[in-house]
Amino acid sequence: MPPQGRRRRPTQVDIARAAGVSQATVSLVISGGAASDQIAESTRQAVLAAAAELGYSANVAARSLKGGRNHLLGLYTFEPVFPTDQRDFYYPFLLGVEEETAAQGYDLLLFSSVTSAADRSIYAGGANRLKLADGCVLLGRNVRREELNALVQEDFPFVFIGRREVEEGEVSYVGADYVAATSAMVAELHRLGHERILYLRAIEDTEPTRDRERGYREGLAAAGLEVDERLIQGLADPADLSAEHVQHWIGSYGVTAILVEPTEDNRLVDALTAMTDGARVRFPEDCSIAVLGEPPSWTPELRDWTRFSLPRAEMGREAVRMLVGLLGDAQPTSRQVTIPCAFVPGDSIGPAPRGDRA
Amino acid sequence: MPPQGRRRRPTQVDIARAAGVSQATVSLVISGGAASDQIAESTRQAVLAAAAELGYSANVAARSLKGGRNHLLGLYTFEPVFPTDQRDFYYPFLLGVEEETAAQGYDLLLFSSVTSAADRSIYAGGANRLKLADGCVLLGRNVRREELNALVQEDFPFVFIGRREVEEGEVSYVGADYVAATSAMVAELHRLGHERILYLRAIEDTEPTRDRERGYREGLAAAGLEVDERLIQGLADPADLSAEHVQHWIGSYGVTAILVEPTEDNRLVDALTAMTDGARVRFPEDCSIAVLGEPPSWTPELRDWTRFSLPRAEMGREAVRMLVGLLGDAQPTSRQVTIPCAFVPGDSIGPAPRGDRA
DNA sequence: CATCTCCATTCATACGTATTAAGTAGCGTG
DNA sequence: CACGCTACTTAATACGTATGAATGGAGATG
Repeated sequence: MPPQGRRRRPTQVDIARAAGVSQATVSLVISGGAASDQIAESTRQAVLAAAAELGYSANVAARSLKGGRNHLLGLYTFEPVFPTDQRDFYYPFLLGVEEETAAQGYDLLLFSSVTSAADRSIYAGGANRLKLADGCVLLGRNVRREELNALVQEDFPFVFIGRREVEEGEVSYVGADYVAATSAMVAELHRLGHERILYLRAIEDTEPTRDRERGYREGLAAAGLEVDERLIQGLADPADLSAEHVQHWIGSYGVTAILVEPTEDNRLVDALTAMTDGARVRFPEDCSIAVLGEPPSWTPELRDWTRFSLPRAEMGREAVRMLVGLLGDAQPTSRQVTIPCAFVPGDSIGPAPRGDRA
Repeated sequence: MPPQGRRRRPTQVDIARAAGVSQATVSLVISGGAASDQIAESTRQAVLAAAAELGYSANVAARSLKGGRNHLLGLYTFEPVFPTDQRDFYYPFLLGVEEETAAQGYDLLLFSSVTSAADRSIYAGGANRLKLADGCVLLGRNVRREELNALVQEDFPFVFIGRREVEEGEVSYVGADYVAATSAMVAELHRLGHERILYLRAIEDTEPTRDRERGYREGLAAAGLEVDERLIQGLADPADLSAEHVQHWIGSYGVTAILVEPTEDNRLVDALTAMTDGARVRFPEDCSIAVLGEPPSWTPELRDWTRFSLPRAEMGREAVRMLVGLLGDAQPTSRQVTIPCAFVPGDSIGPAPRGDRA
């Protein structure tokens, strides 16, 4: 029973009836398929006229049901969305993804229901909702490994923004080149005379952190410096980056420069700002400091910390291009791309103090 | 012929086969329809297990073709997305929409393909893509009237953010109360002694502009002032709001205060900033000025112009709540809500200069 | 034991479109 | 006139799901 009040929209059958032809003919005229040029001009006109008359518009659902693809790309973020600063961090990725999705003629499906659900799982409800889309762009730091694994196994087409690894199989990703960027940062510090460089890393052992650590080690090696394992420290809470601790590191380890891995919220920036305001340690006079990445919203009134920045929008765009490529392939194979980061000189590093080894 | 390399997505038939039941049973278990509680627990478990095993997920197209719900809400913006400042204006709406969509357990479908297409039409390709979603939130200033009309006629469930009218039928919307806000602004100026208030309105005759004009007229009436039609002027280009023109208005019409309707890009802010920098006219000493709304990105370093601001995120959330409400109704009727704007005092209005009538 | 009720499941069908193979003219040719 | 050929058109089917009607079986009732 069709809903009473709600007028049914005209279908090809209606047009066919009005034009005195069959539904198949209507389909041929409207969608202009292969056999479309076989249609007599008079018939075509009649059909088009009837279509215009009745105000026909094709039913997408039926169309994509028939075709298998529905021209949807998904975007799923392994992160809670409500902290606004975190949102600000991911927003540029979203911009890039959306822009390129549009350019490719797809629509974008944001999996917010999953994101907000209590268990935050792709497989919530027994089904993999991601598959609503033809393919999917994934994002976020604290990935669920099992789910990622499962996705790879099912060979659902997806691209991760950020390098990700998985037990078996290969993940397609568009990653930032943290290794090179961190290594370059070490080189720059060494050029300024620093030899005791503290690296404050995240506690969790995720790919971005591993890449930075590798860059740190490679940078030291390239500079001909030994790695002092005591100078690699886990930073549980960004607030621990306090003037007291910095003074301690300088005093006890002879540290002259600090590399710190940023968080995706504003806590690191808050800690840095607090230190600057406190003025008990001066940067870069007492100690150089650089951020291994870029916090969410870098507004002009903040101090211009030395750092490197990710081309976040570009990564988003590239991820979509890659995904569309995967969808086009008959035999898709995983793809990996790393994009270089941009060094931002800033004003928080300077020459190493002389005689610090004394 | 199914694509060779790519494994075909499992359907309910596949699950049925695996679990040794019929497709209908699978449908009942998965989508939990009316007869869903009739299903034996053992069967349900078997089906769910098989679904998880095969990585099943429902086919959106098929589901919406059948008329079922697919728990998707759409968001369509009648605006080009690429100017970033314009994006910034619409972003808070998007935030609100997304947050509430998630809270309601829906996913959000961004119709970017349509937005970016050359002809920028909902009905591009002869199909109404919006119907992929259960319902849709619409947004944007330069609406295509015919399309809005068509949507209403087809009575597709949607909610507009911003008051919109249509020839026949009623549009559901969540609008800002421009009438009251503008009227209040006039009242405030009158309280400060202003009687010659220039209203610079947009050229196009859209609802937001009409509402502001109505607020302007009502505000004057409430203050016991006559409306001088010469004081209502169309502002074709925000750049026309220049020091020269302001001086002209002061000199020729005895204007002591200006109300200006903002654009959704940064052009008005640029014009205001240019005037401030030029310093040929001082605000509010020479002339009071207030903005009837709020430009996209209001960063702290900008001057604190007197204005009123829209609760954009809240409007987005309310639109989604309304839409979900519409979807729940058996016989949906249109709903309209207006949300008050917040007066931001700022520093660009002041007492009217004395003796200006002389 | 025949009949009835109730429950769990299945059958059959419809949704609107695209496509392929099959059909029907019309018409010239041998 | 039988034949094939071209030029159109249509019948039939599949896509994956939801759902009302139908089925079968178990148990209760008379």
